Amino acid sequence: MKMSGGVEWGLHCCVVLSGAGAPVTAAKLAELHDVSQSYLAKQLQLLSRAGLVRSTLGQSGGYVLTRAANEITVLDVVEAIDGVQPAFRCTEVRQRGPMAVPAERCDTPCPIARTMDSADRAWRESLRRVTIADLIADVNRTTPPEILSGAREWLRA
Amino acid sequence: MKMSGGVEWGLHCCVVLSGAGAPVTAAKLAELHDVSQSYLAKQLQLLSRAGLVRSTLGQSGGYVLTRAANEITVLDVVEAIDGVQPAFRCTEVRQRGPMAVPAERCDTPCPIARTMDSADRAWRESLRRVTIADLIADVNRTTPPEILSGAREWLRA
DNA sequence: TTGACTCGGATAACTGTTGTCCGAATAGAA
DNA sequence: TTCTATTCGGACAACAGTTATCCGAGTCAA
Repeated sequence: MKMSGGVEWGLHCCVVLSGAGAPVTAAKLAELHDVSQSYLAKQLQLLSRAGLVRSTLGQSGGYVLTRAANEITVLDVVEAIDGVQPAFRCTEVRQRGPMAVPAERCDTPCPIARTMDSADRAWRESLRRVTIADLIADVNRTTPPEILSGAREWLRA
Repeated sequence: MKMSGGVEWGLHCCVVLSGAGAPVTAAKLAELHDVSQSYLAKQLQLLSRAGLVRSTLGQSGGYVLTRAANEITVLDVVEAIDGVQPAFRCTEVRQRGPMAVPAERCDTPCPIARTMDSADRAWRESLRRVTIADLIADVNRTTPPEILSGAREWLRA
């Protein structure tokens, strides 16, 4: 089981976008993080479709967050990029084979599916509790100040 | 993000194995669940490597659980088949690009990684709380009795 | 001793993710 | 108003991991 690597990039981008007042292009975000520009563009597209960022075209265009950082949860970003489908999907094996349970007797979901659903909800709930603002606060606390100001300056240029 | 489909099969097999007193072959388990025999064998191999089941060779051989059903958690099966690696893997993007943070200043994990780790722990904890015995109890409660006894009989034959 | 049956690891097909490219649309400058 | 440089957006390949399969080594029962 592996989550899309784009989630990490998307979160980093949200953190950066929140700090920059002006639109930031995909090219700049890619260079700052030293990742493939073309592929990062794809992730930004997904964020855009999900309504987390808004893109402005033309010169001096780029991406901007649509909401305040404390209004965007980590789960929002994860679901935008990695999708909302749970990792486990019940294939109803109990309805197959020589000892199949007839469909009309399967009104309640299989206990295995229930267990997985419950764990999935716990996971999402945990991600929902953390916002981009929380990440920023942590970054500001643990990153050397000269790098923070340097990055701000680098974005402006 | 998608978990291996073999997890579902593995859990069903554990439930069945717990009910059968004698070893059950991979072929019978595959037929009962109407899934590919060759591929199910692979999942059973993984369970065997993890020490959850023991295989006996030769005639009247097959698979048996090594522990009582209430001593095997759903997490045990998930980790045996799907692996123990967390879904998110931090690639340390903060150490890359023109504004890279030097490695010696990165003693604490990145806040994004911490958030993901926390969610992953919540997920695993949720799966750890449910045992095969719990699944069996639920199956016994929700499955028509004639099918339960029928399956037991079918396994014996 | 025989023999048939079992699991185990090595080997292909396939789906989904990763990565790349070029065209459509736009905002600003002339 | 026209033009141009620059932007994002969706369509197009390469790769990896999962899914599926086979045959050989080992083992127990007869």
